[in-house]
Amino acid sequence: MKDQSGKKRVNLRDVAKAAGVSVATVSRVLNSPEAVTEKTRVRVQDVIDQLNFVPSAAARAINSGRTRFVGALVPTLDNAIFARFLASLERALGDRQLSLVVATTNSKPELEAEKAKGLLDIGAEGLIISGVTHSDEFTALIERTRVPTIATSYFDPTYALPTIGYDNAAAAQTALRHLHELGHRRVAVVHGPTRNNDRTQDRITGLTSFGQGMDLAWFEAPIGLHGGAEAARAVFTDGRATDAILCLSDVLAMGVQFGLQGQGIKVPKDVSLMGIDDLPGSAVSVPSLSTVHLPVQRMGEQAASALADWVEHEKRPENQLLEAHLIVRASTVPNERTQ
Amino acid sequence: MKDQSGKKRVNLRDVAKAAGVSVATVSRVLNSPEAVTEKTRVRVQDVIDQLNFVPSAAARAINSGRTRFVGALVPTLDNAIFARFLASLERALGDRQLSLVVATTNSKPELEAEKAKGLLDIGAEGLIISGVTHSDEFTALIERTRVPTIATSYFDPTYALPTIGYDNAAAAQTALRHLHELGHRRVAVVHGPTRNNDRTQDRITGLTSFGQGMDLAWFEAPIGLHGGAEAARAVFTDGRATDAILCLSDVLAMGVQFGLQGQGIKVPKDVSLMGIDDLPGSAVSVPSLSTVHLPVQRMGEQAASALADWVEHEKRPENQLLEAHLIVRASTVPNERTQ
DNA sequence: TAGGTTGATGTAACTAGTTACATGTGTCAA
DNA sequence: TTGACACATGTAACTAGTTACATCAACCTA
Repeated sequence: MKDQSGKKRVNLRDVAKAAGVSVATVSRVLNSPEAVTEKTRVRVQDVIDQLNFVPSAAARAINSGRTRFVGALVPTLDNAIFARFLASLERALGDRQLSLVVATTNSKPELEAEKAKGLLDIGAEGLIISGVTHSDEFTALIERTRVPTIATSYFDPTYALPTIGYDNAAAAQTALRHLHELGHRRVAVVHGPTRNNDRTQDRITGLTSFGQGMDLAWFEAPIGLHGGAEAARAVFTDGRATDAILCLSDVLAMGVQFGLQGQGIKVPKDVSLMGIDDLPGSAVSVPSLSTVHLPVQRMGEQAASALADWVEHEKRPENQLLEAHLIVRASTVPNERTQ
Repeated sequence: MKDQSGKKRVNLRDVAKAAGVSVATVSRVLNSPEAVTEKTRVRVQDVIDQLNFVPSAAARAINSGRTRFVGALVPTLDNAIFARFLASLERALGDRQLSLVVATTNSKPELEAEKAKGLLDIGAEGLIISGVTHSDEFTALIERTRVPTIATSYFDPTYALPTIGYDNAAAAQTALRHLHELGHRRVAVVHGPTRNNDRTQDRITGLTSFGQGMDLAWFEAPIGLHGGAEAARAVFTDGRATDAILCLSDVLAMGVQFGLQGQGIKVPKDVSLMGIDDLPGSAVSVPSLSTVHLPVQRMGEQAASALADWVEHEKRPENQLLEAHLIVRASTVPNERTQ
């Protein structure tokens, strides 16, 4: 009781029969046409066109052992930083004839394990994941299946899987150092959810250790312009004096900027503002946003070529540390008070 | 000369042999464990775990005829509107046990055809595309393979494929009508590239026909904050008086806002500003942005369920018109001059 | 105790391709 | 004319699963 609908799709045997040749010849017409006489090739091709024959990807895959696609698990698509990363990843994978299956995890470890299972079930040859904190179930799955998997947005050579990314603690410190050098001591830090997010956790840890002797106040907000705007209100409603606001992502910083604008607080006159990410829009906002550039495009390219090599030549990639660097724009100025 | 590496992956026959059962029993343990005795199930499962057996997705697919994934072709991931659409699409497909392969076309028809071919080659069961303007090569491919394909972000019941989307001309007119009702007559229209983009073309056509008697000036800019900011400069450098700026996407509008801010031009006091899209951030910007809400989330859900039905039950979906509606916020005010 | 029913398991034929090897044909040189 | 060789094509065995059908044992009933 296979296909109720009667007319099953035409296969290579149907074509062979209709063209009066063997299955091997049809296969050759498809894969090495130069090995077939002009005459038969044309005849077979005609039949293929007539019958609308489309070779089955699955049957091909079963022979080659290749499905030619990999999966990427990202927390969300709603943050431009991931969208940019995926865009770059997709392009670079495409150059290597690999397609990209996207799955979002909403930063939920159980969802991640489930989606990863789904990706492997449909035949993903490799995985790209974010960070190094994952559920036991997920870790066990990767170990058991031994599927090539690269952790990104994070650098940690001691991790069980290869990591390709930046040092989040250092990136955050770079930002805070900049503020410190400008004379800012009382800094409000606006960050996204820390739960299940080791990138954010690392940035916070980095700030905590660098910020000894500084006056850091912490504000958690959902990532997005809205979260940033809310946080801007929170920063100034508790009455505490603030020299600068450091946002652990550019989207939050832009949201904060809007929030401040709504309160009539001027950047950078009244308060300096920094982000981390360096989204393309950050150079355009008014005032333009000082930030720390995270090389997500290069990360996408590196991850793509590393994963492709691993998948195709069983070459486990090296860990790669990508440099994040400071970008000084108009949103940060020296602290007048301490001049 | 198949697998040079020697140790080929373990398959179901290996497991059967090691467990001392038949292949059918192993298959049953995997797919209908209730049909197998507790004792043999445990034994087989043990062997599976021991040997790290992972069933081949391709072999499964060859039998079921299902690969359980579909492809989406979008112009870019760098515009939040597509990222949001894909996020919603991915979630809704996931509910139906389908995965999503993402391919970006950069609005290049040749790339679209090539990527579509790639998606079908790896076994995509269906496709989601943007708009109704496509290369002949692409159209021929869809026709030949008869792969379920839905065109989105566009509504046109006369199109060869089912369309699920909004009326782009009407959406643009909704925006312009709002400006007109506020007394604005001299309107600068900032739009993205029209080449190979029927959504933008339709919006422009809609504006042209509605805007008879109004004074419309056209500015093309690459989509993004940067493009918007540049356009804002262009609008006011040619010396022409302008009551309002209508941007055919919210990202452009936000960019325009930054551009105006840089020139010291105030929204909405000096000029009214509108977008189209209704991105989540548009409500947060200062001033908050009047716009036309495009229901991309619902579009994702509808497209997902329609495509799933088509793929699974060969039920070709109906065309669906999704309503776009006006959102009035702070960036548009009545024209003082005409009061 | 024979016959029927149920439930678990095995055998082998499927799915749709690729490909090693066998075969056949034609050309050319000896 | 015959053998050598190249080249095109065919046969059948692979790839790794699923599943219809056959088999067999255990249990229950008559």
